[in-house]
Amino acid sequence: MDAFYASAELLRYPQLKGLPVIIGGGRRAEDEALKARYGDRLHEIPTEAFPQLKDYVGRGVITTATYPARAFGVGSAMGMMKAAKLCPQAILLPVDFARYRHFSRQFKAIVTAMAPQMEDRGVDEVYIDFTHVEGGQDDHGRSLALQMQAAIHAATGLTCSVGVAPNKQLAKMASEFNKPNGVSIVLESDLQTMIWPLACRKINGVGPKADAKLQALGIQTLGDLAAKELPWLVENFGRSYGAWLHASSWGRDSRPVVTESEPVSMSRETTFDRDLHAVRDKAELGAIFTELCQMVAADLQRKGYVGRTIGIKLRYPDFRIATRDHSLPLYTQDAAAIRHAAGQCLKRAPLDQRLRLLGVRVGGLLPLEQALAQGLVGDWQAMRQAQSRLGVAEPKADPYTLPLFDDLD
DNA sequence: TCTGGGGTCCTTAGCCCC
DNA sequence: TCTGGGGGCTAAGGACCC
Repeated sequence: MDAFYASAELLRYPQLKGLPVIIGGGRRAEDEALKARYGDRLHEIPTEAFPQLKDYVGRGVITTATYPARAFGVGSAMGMMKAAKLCPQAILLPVDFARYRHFSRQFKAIVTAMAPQMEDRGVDEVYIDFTHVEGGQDDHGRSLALQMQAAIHAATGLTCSVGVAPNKQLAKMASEFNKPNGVSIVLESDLQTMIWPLACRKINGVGPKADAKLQALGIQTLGDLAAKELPWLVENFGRSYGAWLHASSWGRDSRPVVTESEPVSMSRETTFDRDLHAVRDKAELGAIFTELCQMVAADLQRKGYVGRTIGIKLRYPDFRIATRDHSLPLYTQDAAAIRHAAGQCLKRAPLDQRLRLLGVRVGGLLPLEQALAQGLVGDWQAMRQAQSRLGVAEPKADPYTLPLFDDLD
């Protein structure tokens, strides 16, 4: 469901249909003010009352854009400031994840009602196994795909594009053929005519790095890739990735549709309005750090998970990233325990430069009940009380890794 | 005034242990 | 005793995706 967010916003503000609209940024205030002023008559808000991209100040990127906006050359992941130059008159709407999650749930409920074998790939994307669905093979799946589109549109007002193919890799490529509201069928026999002319970048799993390397080796299309021998690809891309590239170019993908999965990690991160210095902005950083830990802890508690690998992520002004992590002997979802372990990680990270972003992650997740049943959850509060009672001091940080945000410990 | 946030998976390297 | 695999685990980085 490409441009899912944009479609959802156009349902709320139909007067913006046909106009360039950008979803992104973080400024909710203007949006809330408009909603407060017009109440439930949002469709009556005059277009000139909406904030415009040229008035945006900040460091955000575009989440999505309507097709009229894309005509100006703006699109997902582009910096807002750059987009403002290309299309200053574009109307700017804030991201409203709660609204998109609502539509996402509706969309997935309709899909699973019609075809229970569904793999969740994010808010606006799923893989569906048509194999055992009644009528799923009629007209190579087109009939069922059209029924699903109609049902989704009737319930949500949203459009979506569908690709039907023998496997997930081909289906993903097929879904791109007919946006935003089409159905495309790709059969095994269509490989040479429909898949091989495509750029390698169209494979789900070939990003900018792999694409640049492929191009440097003279490989532009999937046909070029398919023409290469497997040993040559393995030599140039490694055993795993080389073999995967070869299989993908030949339309081979044996991954099943996975209907259930457990999360592996949860994280919270934030890019600062301005780059912060570990010494000069220590108080501010410390407060943000603690808040990130509290947010991750709240996420874990709300979703019923504990984790034992606590990590931090730093991004410097030059966009280099440093991560540090530490595995605890027992699992936790306690904000103070996370804050403490993350603080220890921070002491091992280079803090001689300003920071652009700070993040906190908890990995090695286990469902809380499972960890409790196995006696793997640490009583962090009791441990802290014991430590303070016994007067156990934290080890002093060495002066070369200072400064730290430890004022809040 | 470039470049978000929340994820997954893979690779490499060091270490321990068998 | 020495050497040579491994497998498992942790840590760090990186590519990629929505």
